[in-house]
Amino acid sequence: MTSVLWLRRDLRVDDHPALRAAADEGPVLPLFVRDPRLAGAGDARRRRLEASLAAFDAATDGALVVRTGDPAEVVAAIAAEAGARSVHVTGEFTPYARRRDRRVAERLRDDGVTMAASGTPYAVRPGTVLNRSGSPYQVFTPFARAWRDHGAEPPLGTPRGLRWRRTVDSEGLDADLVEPGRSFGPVGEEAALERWRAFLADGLDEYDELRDRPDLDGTSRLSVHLKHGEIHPRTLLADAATRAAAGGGARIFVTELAWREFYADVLWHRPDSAWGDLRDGVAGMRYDEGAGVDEMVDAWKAGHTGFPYVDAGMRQLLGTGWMHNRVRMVTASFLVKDLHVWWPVGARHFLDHLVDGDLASNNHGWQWVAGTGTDAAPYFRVFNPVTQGKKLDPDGDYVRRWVPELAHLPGSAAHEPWRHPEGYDAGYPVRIVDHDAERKDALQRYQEATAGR
DNA sequence: TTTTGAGTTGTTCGA
DNA sequence: GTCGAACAACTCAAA
Repeated sequence: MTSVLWLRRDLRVDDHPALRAAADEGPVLPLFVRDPRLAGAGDARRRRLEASLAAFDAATDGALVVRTGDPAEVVAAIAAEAGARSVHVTGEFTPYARRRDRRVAERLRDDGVTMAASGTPYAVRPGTVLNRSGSPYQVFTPFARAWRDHGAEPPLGTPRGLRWRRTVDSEGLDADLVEPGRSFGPVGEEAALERWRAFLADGLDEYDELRDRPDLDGTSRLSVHLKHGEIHPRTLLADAATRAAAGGGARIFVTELAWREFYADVLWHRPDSAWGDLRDGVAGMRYDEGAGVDEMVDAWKAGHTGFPYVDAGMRQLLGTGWMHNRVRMVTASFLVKDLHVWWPVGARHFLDHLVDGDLASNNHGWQWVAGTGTDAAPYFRVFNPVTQGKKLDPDGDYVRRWVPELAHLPGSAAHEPWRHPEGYDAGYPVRIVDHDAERKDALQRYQEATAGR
């Protein structure tokens, strides 16, 4: 009997427990529901999703059914149209997804259809790594140790005798969104695997040395593939395990995967931490808001702060839907510590534009910067955008790539146009704040917020 | 139970 | 130019 595979963040065929479960019952009807509630504000983000859907559709010979609407109504309607008695999904763990899935399951139950969840987007299901007293870990390092010891299941492979069935109409894909400006790189399961193989051969061993350099191509660039489930971390861990045991780049890479799992775990235990402070240690912190600040936030978003490294990052985000991780930290620190803006404002902007934007990783990363998250940065740790730029983009290549107004400045001079007579000749904006002064202000505010605690 | 050591990612200042 | 200390206090994990 036909069953429905309701896809969300699992746009692949290989190593897919929910697809296996569906295929065990007979032909599979793959469905993606465009949920208006999740339509991000940014173009790149929506285009990347649409491209991923197109890739899945192509890989399954046009089997994918796409519909728009309230998932409860759409999934129920599709199940009825296809005469399916079961709907298979991969477990989801964000607060909205959990509510949504409960609601959809109830709606289906009313129709006599069962919804079955198999597998998760993680190597280890959120909520399963616990300390000896049965509580979740609050600190990364012990979590990562226990997570590593827990181990991941081996990859599953592609189901045998898989038959796709498209017996209902699809809205089809939005060609306007799929086509223009593929700035986000190759898309789909095959591309993800290709990228991973290339990184295994070429980048993994140097990952510990090169991953912090935004001017180089030292990261895996797998985040967006992981975001859409075009590849599963099980595969990455299985392939990297032997080399990770020996340390070096492979081990650091596995640690980065552990961060992804850790933040998903934290969000599972504390769904309120998606948009609210995980810790109340700086509750009462004085943040700025209103007209004057809005203008500066707009400058931050547009990449017109006058700080080359910050502006390069923000323009890379708008231009490609991606920003190097180290630059995410510095741009985030700038919004929170230099502009004194509440972290969710920045987290929202990132999620709207990042093609790899993941609620748990993004928002807990922001909380780390803001000092409200797990393993929060000490309050006195304020990134200096110029120092960071000169350290991690020593030749200024990254800045010149994204800030054409600074293209005429050689080497690391691009990081400090104010020190060069011709620095502003091409119309680069002057600095919107005095970093030293704002740093002191941020420390002052922190002390106020924590005084007497 | 108590104690102890440790905690992703930094910057500045003064010797 | 280099280097170490200071920048706080707190929570968590584990012995």
